[in-house]
Amino acid sequence: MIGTDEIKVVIVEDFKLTRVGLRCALNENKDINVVGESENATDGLRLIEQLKPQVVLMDLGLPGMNGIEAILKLRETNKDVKIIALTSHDREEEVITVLSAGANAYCLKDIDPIKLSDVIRDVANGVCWLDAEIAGKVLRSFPKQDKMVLLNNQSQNHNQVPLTEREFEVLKHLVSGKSNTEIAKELIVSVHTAKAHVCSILQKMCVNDRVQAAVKAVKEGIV
Amino acid sequence: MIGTDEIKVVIVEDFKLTRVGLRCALNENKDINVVGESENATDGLRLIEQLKPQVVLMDLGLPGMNGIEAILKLRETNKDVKIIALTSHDREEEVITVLSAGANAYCLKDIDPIKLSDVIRDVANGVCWLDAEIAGKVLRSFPKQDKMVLLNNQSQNHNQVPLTEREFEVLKHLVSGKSNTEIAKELIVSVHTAKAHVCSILQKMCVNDRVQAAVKAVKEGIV
DNA sequence: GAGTATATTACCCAATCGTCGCATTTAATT
DNA sequence: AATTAAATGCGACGATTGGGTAATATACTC
Repeated sequence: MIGTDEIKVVIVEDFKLTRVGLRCALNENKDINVVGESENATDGLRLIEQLKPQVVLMDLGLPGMNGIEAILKLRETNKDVKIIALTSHDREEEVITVLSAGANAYCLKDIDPIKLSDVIRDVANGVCWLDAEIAGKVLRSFPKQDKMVLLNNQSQNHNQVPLTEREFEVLKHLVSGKSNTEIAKELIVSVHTAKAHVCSILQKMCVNDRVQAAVKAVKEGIV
Repeated sequence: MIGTDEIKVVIVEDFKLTRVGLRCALNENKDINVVGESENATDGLRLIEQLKPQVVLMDLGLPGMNGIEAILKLRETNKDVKIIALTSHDREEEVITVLSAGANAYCLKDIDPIKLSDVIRDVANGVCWLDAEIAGKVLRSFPKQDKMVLLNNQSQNHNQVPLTEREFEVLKHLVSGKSNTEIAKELIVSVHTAKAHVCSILQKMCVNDRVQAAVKAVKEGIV
């Protein structure tokens, strides 16, 4: 389950003491390798581009460009690297913003180093991990719908969006703004085929045109 | 950091084989004690009330009352117990609904039992843990408007979109899937005007067509 | 082997879309 | 007073879209 390869980590953290502490603690693990460190976001971004780590430990309270800006900037060019936001107790309100910006996990700085190593392994594999102190806040942020709506959503999601794999591919291209011609080119089929798929997508999603389909797909996270 | 007390767990899962497998795997751990099992939600809820476990493993694909209903019902009376939603690959779309209902973690059934033990310990301490397969979906579901707010409040405005109020109105209708004709009717102007607005919206947003405009607007929370 | 589902291709047609140029009115700014 | 930006309107153009119907091929199920 857990990859056997070594996990490359870059640390972006302004306090030298914390930085050294993190590096020492993490390098105790054979499978975790701290390949780079930076005390500010600008250098950090450059380091990440050069070293291509699997995981970034990003302090949120950086001088100059702060952690959130750094995450946004990083995500503009790199969708794959996993970002663990590291912060102290006094910035817990930012959690939703940080996750929106593109972080994969959120830890408080007083986390047990051993636990942090586990989190790094999890996050490297794609897991989302949220510290206990703020997990409740995030979970409560999900729109509270009443029972009926929740149950309806569930049954609808199951029976009324049975897109085939091919249609799903087409939908993704559609959402990215491609025309039928472009979709056809992308999937190496004729325009007629692309149109046929779009047509059946519209019917299955119960919408009238591709704009509605795209919006619905984005809002419901189907893509 | 991690509590030294034994963690009491109740399993609610209809497949006997899976249930037994879970119990055996978890009871390998000295600190985890499977105190109860149930093959359906009704009995499961009763068990949880009696045994007061710290953690519940809740299968979502139960016969009769399903897992989501069970979670909702459980949360009516018990805010403290931690709920780990357990499911197979074919129900990944439910994840947001499940978290809204009150689950603390979301695992796929093919999780490594050792990993599951770790997750149980984490969740018992309040952590939110989401399987890699669905973490992306959840993280993407966070409203992107925070990004705009952030950029407005904090740093330089990147390529801000200076839409006029009228164009903004048109954009909202556009996102809701209306045609130019419908937009015109809605705003009580001619189709030509509506088209003119759409045209300038596309140019200002640097996109090629209304689908891209709609998707961009939704993703960035402009609407 | 028959039947069903999916993917693929094709054609026609009405409607819509995106762009361009041009024109008028109003409001705000200089 | 002159300029600018915004909102409104018109006509025309080619491109695109969505609907309908239908045929063929493949794959999977019963």
